[in-house]
Order: sequence, then C-alpha cells, then structure tokens
Amino acid sequence: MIVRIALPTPLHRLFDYLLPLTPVEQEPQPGCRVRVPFGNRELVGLIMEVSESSDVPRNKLKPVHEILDSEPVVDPTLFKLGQWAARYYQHPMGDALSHLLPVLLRQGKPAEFAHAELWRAVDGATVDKLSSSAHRQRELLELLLEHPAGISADALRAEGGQTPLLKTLAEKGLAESFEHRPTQLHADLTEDLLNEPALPVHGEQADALEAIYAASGFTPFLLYGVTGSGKTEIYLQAIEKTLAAGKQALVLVPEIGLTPQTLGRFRARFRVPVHALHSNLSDRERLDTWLHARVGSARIIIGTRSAIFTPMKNPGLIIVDEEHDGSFKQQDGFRYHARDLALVRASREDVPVILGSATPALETLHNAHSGRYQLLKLTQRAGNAKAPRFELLDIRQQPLEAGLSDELIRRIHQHLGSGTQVMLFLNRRGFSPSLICNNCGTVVDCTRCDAHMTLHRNPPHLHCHHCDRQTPIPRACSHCGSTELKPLGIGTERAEDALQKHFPDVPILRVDRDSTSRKSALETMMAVVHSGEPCILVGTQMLAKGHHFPKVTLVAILDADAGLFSADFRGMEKTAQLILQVAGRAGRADHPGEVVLQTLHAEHPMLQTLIGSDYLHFAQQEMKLRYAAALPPFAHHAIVRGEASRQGWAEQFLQELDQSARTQVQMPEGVQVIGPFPSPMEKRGGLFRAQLLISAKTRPALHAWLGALIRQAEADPQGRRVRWTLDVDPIDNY
DNA sequence: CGTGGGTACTAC
DNA sequence: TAGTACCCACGT
Repeated sequence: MIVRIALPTPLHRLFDYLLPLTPVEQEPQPGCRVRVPFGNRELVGLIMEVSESSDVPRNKLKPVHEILDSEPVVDPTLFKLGQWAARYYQHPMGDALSHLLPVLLRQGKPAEFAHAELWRAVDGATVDKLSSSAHRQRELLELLLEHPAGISADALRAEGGQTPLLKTLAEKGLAESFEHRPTQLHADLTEDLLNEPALPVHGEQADALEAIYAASGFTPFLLYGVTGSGKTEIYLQAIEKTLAAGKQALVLVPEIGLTPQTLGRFRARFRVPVHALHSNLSDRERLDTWLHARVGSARIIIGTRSAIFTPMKNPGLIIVDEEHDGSFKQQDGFRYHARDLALVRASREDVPVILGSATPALETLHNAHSGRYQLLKLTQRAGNAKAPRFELLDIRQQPLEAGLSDELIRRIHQHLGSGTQVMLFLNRRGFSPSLICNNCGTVVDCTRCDAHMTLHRNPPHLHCHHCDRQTPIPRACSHCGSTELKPLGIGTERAEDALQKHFPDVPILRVDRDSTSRKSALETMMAVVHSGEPCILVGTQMLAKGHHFPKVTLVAILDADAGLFSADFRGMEKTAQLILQVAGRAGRADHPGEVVLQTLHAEHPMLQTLIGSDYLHFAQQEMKLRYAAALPPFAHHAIVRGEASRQGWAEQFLQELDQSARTQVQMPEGVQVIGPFPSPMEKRGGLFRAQLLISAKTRPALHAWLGALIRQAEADPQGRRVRWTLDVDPIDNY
C-alpha cells in the first residue's frame, strides 16, 4: 500500500511512502500524522491519500516509520480549508498544512492533554487522624478535603499548602495522587452563562444585534462602528447567543489587540472558559488550548492571526475585530490572510462571521457595498459621548522645535493646565532618522540596505531599521572627514527630549518598540497613565492600538503628511486608518477629545474629507480613484518577489520567468503583468530585490497564471541563486 | 593547511 | 528549507 504524504518542505509536491502490509497497528487515514524518513532526516507529515500505486519507481520509495494518530488530527472541514488555502496562496501543501497544528503536534508528540498529577484525600480521611500538633499536615489535609475532585500541587501551594508534606500524608494513608487528563470540562454548559448582565442596547446597536440574531448558517457581516460606539458589546451579546445554542465562538484580534483589558472584558462577562492564544503561551499550553477547542470545552477562543486554524467541535460564530489590521496577513512563508480565511471558514462551517472595524479595509467595504456582506452601522457613541474635534494645524512657514510647532506647544500647556493628559503620535522611532555631515551633506547609510542609519541616543548608536545592523556613532564624516555630524529629522526620542525641556515637571512617557522592550516597562508606563495625573505620551504605532486612554484630551499627530505621498497605492488608506485609530484612543463622555494634525498640506482633499466628514466618505473618494486606476478592490493582485546576492539577478530571473511562462501557456484574458522592476528599496539586508506584479480582473485568471509561473520557477535552475516567493493579495508593495 | 563563504544538488 | 559536498580564496 502507498500513502501520499504532505511534508513540511518548500517543495510544491507530495511524497509517496510504502506502508508495510503486515503490522498494521493503526489504520492509515487522510489527516493522520506519520513519521517518515526524508533524506537523512526524519519528518512528521500528514497523510493526504491512501493509494495502490505510485508514479515514483518502487526502489525509491521508503517505508513509513510510524503512524502517529489513530484518528485524523483535525476535522475534515478544517483539513480541507488548509488545503484550499495552500492552493489559493500557492504555497507548498506540507508547509501550509503544518500551520493547522500546534508546534508539539508538528514535532510528532501525541495529541493528548498534559496529564496533570492531582492530589486528593483518600476516602474516609479526616483531620482527627492526625496528631493535633501536626498543624501543617492538618492544614494541608483540610485543603485536600475542600477539593474532592483533586487539586494539583501547584494550586495547593498557591493556597498556602506545604506541598512537601503531601508525601507524609500519602505514607499515612490519608492522601493519594492520581493522573488526570482534562476532558469535556464545562462542555455542556448552556445556562447561567453570564457573570454580569449584558449592557442595555438601543437604536443602531439593537438593530445590529437583531440582524445578527436573525442569521442562520453562513452570513457575513461588516460591523462598521465608530470608536466608542459599542462594537465590543455587540460581539459579547452575539457570543452569548452562540453559547446559549451550545456552540463555540472564535474571536480574532490584531497582534497588539490581545491585551489583558480585552481578555478581561470577555472573562468578566461569561462564566464559560475563555481561552486566549497569545505569543506568551508555552508550546504545551498552546496544545492544551487547541485540544480544549477541538473537544469543545473551550467555548470562547480569542487569538491572533494563527488562531483562524483552531479546530472547533461546535463552531457557532467567528468574529474578526479590527478587520482592516495588517497583522492578519502573514508576511513571510505561508502568506495567508486570516480575515479572508475567516470568511472561507465561516462559509464551510456554515456559521455567521462578523468583521468589525471603525476603519474597514476598502476590500471589505467593497464587499459590503456589492451586497456580499451585510453592512451594520454604529455611528452613535455610547452615552452621548461627543466625537473628537479634528483640526488641521497648518505648519507652513512655522518654526518647529523637534517637530513641535509653537501653537501645538501652547495647546499642550493648555490641556495639561486643566489637569488632563496629552498624546503625541510620531511614527518614527529613534532620535533622528538620519545623521548628516554639516560640511559636505553626506548622510550615513547602511552598508547592507538602501537606507539611512537611524540615530539612537539611548544607548547611543546607529541602527538600521531594515536589517537590524547596529554600529557605533562615527566621529567624522566618511566622505570629507569633518567632525560636524548633525542629526537630521525627528524621531520619538528627540521629541521626548524637547518635551522634557518644555515641560520639566510633567512625566513624559515614550512608547515605542525600544522603550517597551523590557516586559514590565509598558505596564509601568500604563500604570502612570491610568493614575490619571497629567502626563505626555509620545509614541509610535504602538499607541494606536489596543489601549484606551480616557484622561487624554489632546491627541496630536506630529507628521500627518508622512503617508500622504507614499509610493504604495494603499498609503492613503493606511494613513486615514492610522489617524482615526490614534484619534480614537482618547477621550470619553465627559472629556471630549481634541485631535490636532500638523500638516504642510492643509488643503489636501483626503485630510479635508477625513476631518470634515467621516471615514465612509473618505473611503468613497478613495474607492473612485481605485476604480479609475483599476486597482484593488477592482482588480486582484499577486507579487512575485525575487532576491539575490548580486544586483540584476533577481530582475533578470523574473524577466525570464515571465517570458518563459508566456511561451508555455496562453495568458488568460484580463491578466496584466507589470515589471519586473527593482523593489522600492532595492538593496535590503545585503540582498538585491526585484518584483513582478500580476494584476487580474478575475481570480480564476490570476490563479491560472500564477500556476503557470510557479511551474516555470520550479523548473528554472536559476531559481537556486534567486530566492523567489509569491504573495497572493499582497497588502504592501515592498 | 585549516576554515568559511559561496554554490550546487537532492529529498518519496 | 535543510543537510551535504565541493571548490576556492583567505589568513596565519
């Protein structure tokens, strides 16, 4: 017998293995893991097919070493979703499918819960059987008697038990340990779901919920809700209904969105187990959560991108919060988009799916407008809270100090004076984005990238943000020898410096990747912010997501123009989303926020629309431009990227790839090839990069052509010195 | 004369 | 991708 195996390799094919006929300890089924020899290694793969024959010569076939599962590890729906995604993203099957499994299962460990060693009192054991002087032992036994179902040594210690004495109790025949594997814990709980009552909903919220309640089977919703309009309450009540029907809910959040606050809100509301999948879990904890979801005892699963592949026994609802967020798209290897897969999964599981955002992606809005998704709008803020007041601060001909205009400094004074907090957003970390020679104008560049080195002050060094190269600060210009090197441009460190001087008595909290690299640093700063005392927050993207700062009444975006003229056609959309997300961090009902955008382009139509109207109007404008230029969502894109150690190789490889595919296959109608051209930053990390953009009117045409390209690329011996990758539905252009 | 960087090649 | 084999340019 032959089994066809998907193995975690970058190769676009499956591998056949022999299955010895005689010692069949396990029945081979598609979806079961196997351990097989591969070259001189051993790999774990998934059975895709059981067959009688193979196209590979018999003498090349090796036998399977071990069948690891008696049942498929994931259910057929999820298994097929994985296969669909591998084909859609044109990614090698084995590598794509490995994403379905937690790390320990990829390594071949059994798909079983950690067996905990629990302790309990033996039948009939009472404290009277211990001498009254044995205080510690008596306490311990009392604790055990309180937990007739058993308790772990760790939990006992947490309750103050002296666990070393467990042995003593066991020797006296009063306590015993046993092995426990969690199983269907709470799986059937459908009553008493709530810890706290749901909040009352009115108007738009009630309408939205009614629509969601009415959904049966696959129903996609776009929940467009301005900040403060109560999206989370909609999620919570939709989940409540799902739970009441005995089903599970899967909630996807952006990488940074899975904060203790978010989780806290779900845990506070429901009595059922809420399982979070976040990056701090150990491999073991991940596997246990995964297994709880698979057997159905995890009722609510909250996780980031990869959580879209969590198996569920009784799926009832999928929610994607902040659906526009770029972190849902994996940016290397298997480049799937978790939001898009959520739609596919919901369809296959036949459950509703809610995409929520205050700033939906244009792709999503387009789907809503074309009727593919039901649009639910929340435009009112809860509790009569006022929308923040936006203002463009024209800084043409204004002197700036470290990126701060006099007017802005005046406003900061004003807000701090009235006892509130201020938040400044600057999407550039470090002290200054470049170091320039005052004598000859030479800028210190990274030797491995087409980029300037960023100056950092704490600790002092130069840092390339593209390849992570770090060097000491040179004393003299490498070109003319002058020692007059000056920082040029403003980063968060420099803004912090300037603010420190202006506001010596106010705490300045810098929030960026550098200042929060120590785990507790962010928490410490958040504690200061939440104390409510006047302070100034200055930071990057990190400020835009996750946290909410009720005491902040002034939000300033120091460089609103940064993304306005980007080479990326999505630059405008991303800028608009960022501005609104940052603005949304601040204020609450009794402190309406003020949002100030420093700009050199105060008359820019995008900025005008954004501050004068709302995101939907901005999106409508932007959509017209996309339509006119035949850009997504009115076309489908894929990018073939190449990188090589010598300039020109990647470009030449892509050129030949395009040519040879054209001679082999008739190009489908509506497919357009742009390039190849060098990437916007051609050299990065010492490699020279180029890209080929494929644009198509329809997905089938796009996929047909990508298939042809991949076949050529795999066959091309040059593909060895040019590393190539394919990105279907890319979200950025470099 | 080691060794390490670049390059080529194979995996059922 | 990962492991290996091989070559050539180096540095001591």
